Amino acid sequence: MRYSKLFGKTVRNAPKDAVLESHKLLFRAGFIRDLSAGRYLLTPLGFKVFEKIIKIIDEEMQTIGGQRVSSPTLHPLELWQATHRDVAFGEGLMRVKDRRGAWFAIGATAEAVMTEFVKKFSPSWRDLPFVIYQFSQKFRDELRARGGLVRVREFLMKDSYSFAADEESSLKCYWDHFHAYEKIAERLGIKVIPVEADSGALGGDFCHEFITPCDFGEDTILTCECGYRANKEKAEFVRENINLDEEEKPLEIVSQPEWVESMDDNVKHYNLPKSRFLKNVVYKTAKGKIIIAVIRGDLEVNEVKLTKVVNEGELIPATDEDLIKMETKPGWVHCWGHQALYIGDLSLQTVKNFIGGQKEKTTDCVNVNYGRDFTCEVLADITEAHEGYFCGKCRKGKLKEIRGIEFGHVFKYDDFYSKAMRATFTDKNGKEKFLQMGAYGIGIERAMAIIVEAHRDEKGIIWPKSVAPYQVHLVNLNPKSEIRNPKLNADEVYEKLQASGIEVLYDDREEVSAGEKFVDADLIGIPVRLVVSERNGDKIEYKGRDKKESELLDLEGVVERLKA
RNA sequence: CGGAGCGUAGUUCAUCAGUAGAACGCAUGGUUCGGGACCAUGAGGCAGGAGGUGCGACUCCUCUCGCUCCGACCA
Repeated sequence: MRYSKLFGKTVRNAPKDAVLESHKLLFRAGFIRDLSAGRYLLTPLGFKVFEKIIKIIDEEMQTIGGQRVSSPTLHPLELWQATHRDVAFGEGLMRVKDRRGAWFAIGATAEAVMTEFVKKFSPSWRDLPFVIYQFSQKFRDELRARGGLVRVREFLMKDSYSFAADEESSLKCYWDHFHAYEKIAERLGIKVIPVEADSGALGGDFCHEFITPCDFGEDTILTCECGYRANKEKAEFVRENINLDEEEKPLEIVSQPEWVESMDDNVKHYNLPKSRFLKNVVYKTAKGKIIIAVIRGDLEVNEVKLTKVVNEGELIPATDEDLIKMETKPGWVHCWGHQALYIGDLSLQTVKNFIGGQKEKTTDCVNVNYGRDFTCEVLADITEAHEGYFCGKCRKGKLKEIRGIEFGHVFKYDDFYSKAMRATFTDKNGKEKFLQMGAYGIGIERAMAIIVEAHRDEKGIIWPKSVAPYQVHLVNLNPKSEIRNPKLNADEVYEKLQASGIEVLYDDREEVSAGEKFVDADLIGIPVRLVVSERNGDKIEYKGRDKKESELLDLEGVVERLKA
């Protein structure tokens, strides 16, 4: 490709709002432009990288026996409703209506569609297991797009789905994907840490995220020396006993000044640590049902964990108006007695003689004991894990926090979808059984951002060979006349390299200074730069983008080096 | 959804009540010619949109749309 004809060009300034380096560099180097929040245009350069990423993923999917298919973007909404995924996704799932008034979900993921797909062939045990996958545009109305290509509202996703007869072969599909994802990350030149995670709105019971460490990442994972690695939304930890050796004292209502409302007020008033107090956090479901999470005062409720326990779709923090409707107000919520679903955290069992739980104008309770004085409908792990807590697995090591970006996600569903959608196969004995499923996804745009985050310097991008838009960036410093460099014609070098099967970006621009060409080459980040100039005579200057030194080679030497 | 902020030339930003300016980019001519070079000339803007207050609005006010950041917070 001649640079002079390439659509898109480099610019000096990145958008003022860009925060992530990947965003700035991809913009400045002319790979992407934004169309609206979270929706990006890809230039020919950007699309080249895109295609290479797709090809690598495609190859690895083929290696584990995946079969590529295609499916529509608009899904009949009933397919989503069958598993209540429409509720779980909430506003994140976009919808449209056709002229007949039929509602469609705009594909945010495709489990239901693929399950429906498989049903149409009445599978037998002989057909199982199998993996089908696709690359398709996904639409998610994220609360907030961010970080350039890191979180977008519309993106290309490789999503695959496995269908198996039993747990064992379903697990094999799962681990096949697990290892394929590690291989893909390696080929893309990025480091990933597989962590246990929550399956969120997608449902299912078991999953791993592949996280790339990055200070600006939006995911937080917790790791332990024992090897335990989990997303913050999943991480299990040990709740230390606070005072279980203390004797249970009789429940007492004591006077308390009106100003004592927040946890900090309590600490100030009683001069006791936060862990001795009861804390209530109020949420509501989309339908308006009030959920009260009761937790030890020093801990924080994790909304994802809570959402999963409640299992009634998205939870919204209650507003002051909601509290007024409950005839209470901030700081005055009771641990019992409200018209609400009470969910307690396991930490309620680590303290004797809690303080709080029934704040009134000038009184509150002390010596409140879980089980004796109140109980919640459900007692579960709804606490957010933090650095420094003891690991839930080995119970010895302390958890450490790392920030990162989610590169891919693998889910095992068992019969979550197949049961709800009555997707069955016939076993050896002619009996109908539910298909065991798994689903696996990688976002292509995000992968591109992660690669750039990992491969760059102050001058620009340094593409790994495997995904570089071109293999070499040929710079002609004397384009105007062959007279200036009679010994070597850059146009001919360009032709010959291409004839050798090498992908070349050829900077043939006239009227552009050498400096500008070098700056552009560094910014664009093609792994090898070749310079043809008068100074180099009949030799070609060969320089790796990540190297400081260059060397002079003849054309054969260059081709040999590139083919190696 | 809440909070903060921003919408002026293709881009980054000035102007902050008196009829719009720079840099980069773009076009043309010339000089340069191995690390975003220089000179000259030129094209390009109903100041996001609607309404209001002023003799007068990019500037102040209201609404609206769009964009960015923070929070999603413990009651």
